[in-house]
Amino acid sequence: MKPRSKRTNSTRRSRGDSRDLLLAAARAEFAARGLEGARVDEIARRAGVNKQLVYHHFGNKDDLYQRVLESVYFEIRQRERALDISTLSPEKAMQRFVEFTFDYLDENRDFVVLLTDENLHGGRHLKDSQALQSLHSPLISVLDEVLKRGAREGVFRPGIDPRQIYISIAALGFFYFNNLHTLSTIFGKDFGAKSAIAERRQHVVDFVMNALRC
Amino acid sequence: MKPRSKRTNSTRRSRGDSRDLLLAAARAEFAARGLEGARVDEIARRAGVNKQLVYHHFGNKDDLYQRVLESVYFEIRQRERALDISTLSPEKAMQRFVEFTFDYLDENRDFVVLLTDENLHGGRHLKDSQALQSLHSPLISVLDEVLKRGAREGVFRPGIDPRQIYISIAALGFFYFNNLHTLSTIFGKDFGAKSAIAERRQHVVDFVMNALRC
Amino acid sequence: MKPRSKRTNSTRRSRGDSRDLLLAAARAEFAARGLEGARVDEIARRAGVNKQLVYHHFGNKDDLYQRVLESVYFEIRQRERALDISTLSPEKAMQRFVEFTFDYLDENRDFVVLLTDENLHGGRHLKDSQALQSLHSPLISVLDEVLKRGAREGVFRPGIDPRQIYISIAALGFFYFNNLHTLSTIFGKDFGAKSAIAERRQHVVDFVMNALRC
Amino acid sequence: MKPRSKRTNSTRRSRGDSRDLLLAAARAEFAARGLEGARVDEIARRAGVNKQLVYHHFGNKDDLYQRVLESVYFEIRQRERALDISTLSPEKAMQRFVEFTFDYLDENRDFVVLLTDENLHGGRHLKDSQALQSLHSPLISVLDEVLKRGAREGVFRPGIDPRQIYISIAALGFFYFNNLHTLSTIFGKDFGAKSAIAERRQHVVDFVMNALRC
DNA sequence: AATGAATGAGGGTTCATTCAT
DNA sequence: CATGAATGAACCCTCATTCAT
Repeated sequence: MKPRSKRTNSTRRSRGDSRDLLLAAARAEFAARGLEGARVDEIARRAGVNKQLVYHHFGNKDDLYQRVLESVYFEIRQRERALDISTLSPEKAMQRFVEFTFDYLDENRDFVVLLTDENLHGGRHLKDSQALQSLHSPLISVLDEVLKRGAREGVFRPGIDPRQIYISIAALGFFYFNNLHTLSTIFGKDFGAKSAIAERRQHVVDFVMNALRC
Repeated sequence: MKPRSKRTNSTRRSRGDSRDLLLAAARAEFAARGLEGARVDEIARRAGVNKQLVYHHFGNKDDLYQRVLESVYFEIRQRERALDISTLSPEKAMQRFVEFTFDYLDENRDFVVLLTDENLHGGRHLKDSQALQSLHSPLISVLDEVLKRGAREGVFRPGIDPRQIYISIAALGFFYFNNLHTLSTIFGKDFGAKSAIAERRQHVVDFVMNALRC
Repeated sequence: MKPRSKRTNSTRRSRGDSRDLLLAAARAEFAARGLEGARVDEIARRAGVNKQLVYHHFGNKDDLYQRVLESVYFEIRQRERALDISTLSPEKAMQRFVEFTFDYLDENRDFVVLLTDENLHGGRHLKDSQALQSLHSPLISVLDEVLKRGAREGVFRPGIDPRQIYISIAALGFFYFNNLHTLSTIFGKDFGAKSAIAERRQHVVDFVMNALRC
Repeated sequence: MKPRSKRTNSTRRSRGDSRDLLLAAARAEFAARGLEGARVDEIARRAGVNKQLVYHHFGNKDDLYQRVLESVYFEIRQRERALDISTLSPEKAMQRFVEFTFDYLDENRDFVVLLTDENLHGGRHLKDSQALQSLHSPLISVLDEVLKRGAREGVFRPGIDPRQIYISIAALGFFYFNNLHTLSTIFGKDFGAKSAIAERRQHVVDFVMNALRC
């Protein structure tokens, strides 16, 4: 009857496509409005598919949220794996890592928001995800090695816990991007501006490197 | 106990009481569930008053949220004002400030959550609050003075921006408490434990002091 | 304590004043929003008095509505009584009456709205008002006399029911003012404009006079 | 009876049914209680469907109201179109039109109430309805033609504005039915009775015809 | 007479989810 | 795989009215 509904082979969506569309749409929507604020209708609309497909593919909103979380984590781990700093000098290696972390957060604000939102909800989706349970950062051991090498070479202080450093380096960028709005309001300065971000980046690099050096 | 609560024969609450009860209840509820997740019913229940009083006293949920935000900000600014570090040596002063910040965040997880949630909403309540617009931290100028004194005395690096330092010091604690759940899950360690917090505190103090020293 | 609350004799409101203020405010509010749409808070605000006074003076919203209705009816009856047409020739008398009715409705849109609203509610306030039950229009008998005189003099058709005429004359203006919005929209012309009202007035006068004449 | 209502094995209503049920129920409820007084719950109950379907099909209460208004207007326009008076003599034609208008209002009190209520709200739904903006009455031009023909034939006065006549004819019935309650109370007579309506009908026909004739 | 606090009873609306096809 | 209809459970908010002073 409706001629439009008779799809040709070319226009027919290949299997699995709608799932990916939904995942991307959900990521955007959850990042924009949080778990509670996000609307299933809106996710479907963004993906350009029927709402029921959300339930078909993901069961429910919560599980979809978990899948989104997994995908952003996978992504950063992949990027971390691609970061090869073990061949650099300890100082160059650390500087590279600090810059990488800062830039990644800058370019992936979605990740920042989603992670924050997940913590607001007690981190239960992460805890429930078997896929993520074992997805350790490959960089902890690399960091450990670099820090030890730096200590041996006398450029870094000895006895630094790589996990604490990892957390601190993340913190210096994460907090900044996460609290951009309130910081800008309180200090009366647009911290979201390109130049302000560059300034912050330089500060973070200096701050960390100074803290590490003997 | 509270002299104000001395009730007359009637069961009537003295004026203003219910407003304060609601504000405290709202703070707890918003911290526990965020702006969207919080339930006006639940806030009234926690305060032990009729739900409609929320609207009588605060107009609506959003305005109540703003009032809560204002109250937590007032509180930290008051605490900051009470912190007298200008008489200490630069090193002692900075260490005291780092410890104060970390401990304050530890003891006031509500503040951490509320601030994060506010940023998730674009910081609009803060922006709309005239009361908060002008509530600058009194510590920026104190920090500036301490850093300059330290530089003059040759113990601190010169040219450090007090705002960047302020943000970094806050970040090192804030991020930790804010992401307690996911960090614990990812690293397979309970970062919420007393001992873990103490460890983190020591790390932060060392980290900052090392970064500042020449 | 509050010096402002100590009123001097001159600023103290004389007794009964607030009642009249409320009545006038209620009339305006009911005319603007109807019985359901009107807000007790708003009525008090318009009158510049405390809301509780509404209940003090009038018992409840419905009774206040009834008082308003009574007052507008009293007013029109008083105006009708002041209209002296019995000394005029039949034709002049009728023309004068038609003009009076049209102009009164034009100048008292409140009356039009309130009467319409009351009918939407089944006219129960009117029915319940003992004050209004016996407030017949003084003009019916005058009209009757004029029509009979006109018939005797051979200028008006005989046997016209004065009540039907009364209703028809009211209808020709009432409907116009009452349906001003929809008529203007449907006909694409602003029937609320001064000139349009003048046109209508002329039409109504001609229409009625032609209908009455032999 | 209704072929469309032929149900399949399931208890499911065929598509579009519930929408029509809601529209009919809404018309009745709005006519009975006005826009503000009408209850969405009650509309759903009358239609025998879930309340949320109102929002599914119509968006909100206001839009539903607009749809109802459109449907009653469509209906009367359809009836007007079906009224063929252009073949009759001018006098017969006008009498037929007056009777038609009076009878239509008598039989469709809903229409009277809804139109009145809409005007109480400033006619905004009508103004906002694109569907109604262009739904002119087909009778204005017919009336114009009949009046001119009558004038040419010497039976009607010349120069009568068809729109004013249209309004007047509507007014004579509309006001009567709209103010049935207060008129009955004031005059102490049941104007809603069959016989009273018949009397009024006769009066209106005579009144209009006399006004038109030379 | 006058006031601010307090309350009960809804009212419109939203939204995740399921149904039936 | 895809769709529109349908629903239950809340949720925020309003408002007439009463209380206590």
